[in-house]
Amino acid sequence: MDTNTHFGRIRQALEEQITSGVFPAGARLPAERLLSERFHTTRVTVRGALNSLEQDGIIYREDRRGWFVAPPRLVYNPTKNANFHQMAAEQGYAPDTSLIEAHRIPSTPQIQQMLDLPPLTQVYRLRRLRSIDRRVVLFVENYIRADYFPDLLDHDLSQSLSTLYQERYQTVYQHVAFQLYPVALPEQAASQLKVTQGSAGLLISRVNRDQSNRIIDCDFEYWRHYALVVQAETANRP
Amino acid sequence: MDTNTHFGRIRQALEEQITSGVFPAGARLPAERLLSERFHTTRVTVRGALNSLEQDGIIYREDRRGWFVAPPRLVYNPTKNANFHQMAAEQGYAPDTSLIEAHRIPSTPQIQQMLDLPPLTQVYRLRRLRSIDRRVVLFVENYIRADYFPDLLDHDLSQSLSTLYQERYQTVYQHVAFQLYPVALPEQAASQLKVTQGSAGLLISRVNRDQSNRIIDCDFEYWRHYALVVQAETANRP
DNA sequence: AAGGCAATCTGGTCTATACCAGAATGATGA
DNA sequence: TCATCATTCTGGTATAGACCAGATTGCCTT
Repeated sequence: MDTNTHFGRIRQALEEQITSGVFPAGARLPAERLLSERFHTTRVTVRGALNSLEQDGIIYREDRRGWFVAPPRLVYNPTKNANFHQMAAEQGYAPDTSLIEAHRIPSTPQIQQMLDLPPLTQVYRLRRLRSIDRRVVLFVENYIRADYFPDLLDHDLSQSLSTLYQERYQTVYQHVAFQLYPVALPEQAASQLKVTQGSAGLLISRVNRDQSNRIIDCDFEYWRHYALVVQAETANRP
Repeated sequence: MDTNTHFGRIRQALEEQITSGVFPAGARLPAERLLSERFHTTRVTVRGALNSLEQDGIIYREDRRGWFVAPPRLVYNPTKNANFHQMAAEQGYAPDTSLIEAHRIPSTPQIQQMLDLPPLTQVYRLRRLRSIDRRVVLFVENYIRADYFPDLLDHDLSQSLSTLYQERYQTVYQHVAFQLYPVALPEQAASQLKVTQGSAGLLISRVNRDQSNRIIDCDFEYWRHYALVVQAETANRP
């Protein structure tokens, strides 16, 4: 790290205090105003250093609440169809899902295309917020073919969908097509994740098929960018 | 987008001009000082809006050269072992690789672990810079088992490694384990990619095996975060 | 004990300005 | 013709304030 600039020195000092355990994972950093006094500089410069640490996934912010030390990243393996709860639990985290809304709505052109549906078809839309160790890390929208899952909305939707599919509908995820790309979080995702609109995130969209190779649902997962590392192991097909 | 703030209005105005084609892909935006005059604000605020657009992959910067409109993202599919040149060419880009350095060096503990090598083993280290349409998008370090590829350094290393392996050593990539995570670009990658140290990037590290399931090399790919979308389609294994 | 409200804390946005350092350019001299 | 160097352009870093708005807290009332 470049320690010739004020910026770099602040960054390094904070980084050392974090890795050395002065500020453990989850801890809150001193307020920006306090840091700027300590380092004999201004808030603008301190914020520059904090932003840089945030990009690196070392710290994260909660809108108007403060800066916190980021926990280790969750390992996300899209080739194992692990559900969120199972995945988090296996890695020693305490996962939680809260349902924001669940409706049966007319499908939009975008969703029709992704699910390969004709117009005027109904789908369920779920919006859910997921956390590990009480830290919100993921806002996810699911769009589900209504005709395949009658009365879906009557069940407990804060559990994993794959579990629900399996236990109530004899349906399992068998095949998934996914896309992943870095984005600035859009308004709704940002406010749900309690971060500033426009801050960095990872968008993972998936289209899921069942054991009969029917497309059953798709989702848009907005992750806090520091929250995960994507890992996969694949045999190549010649 | 929130248009109640100066920040938001500038962002939106620029975004419209870009999507409407006033500034086509690859074009350079007006200088920050000029923009701040046009929008009757200060450079600080303009930079806020530019940073936000950058996070979204809509524009990118080159250190002390200016801001440019980002081209469409390259689609990267890790499950098809496409090499960089083939992948870019298939999508209509003009790819290029320049070799920065190539040495035979003693392996480090980290590399020994990744390649499953005993200590005191030699590896080749390649550092290469890759561009599409003359825009630098990827800095990559390869670590290659020296014992499997005698005289590797005598060949043309600005081509794709997989082509070289296949034509000269009767070796093909058969299996790959990869990890992908958002990072702030470290010093060397940032300077090679001509971006500011600490700006957002994507690190993809891979461990590759050949047709006999031997680990043959690993690499660390530092991508400009706006440059790609990762896409894969996988059948799940129950 | 519970609810509501006001003070205070936090980061978010913004103005106005200054100087630094690398990149690009064009004139100049060998 | 070609290398060199000063000028000018660019973004990068920094100072020193200011006000806004959501989150938190604790007191005060009922």
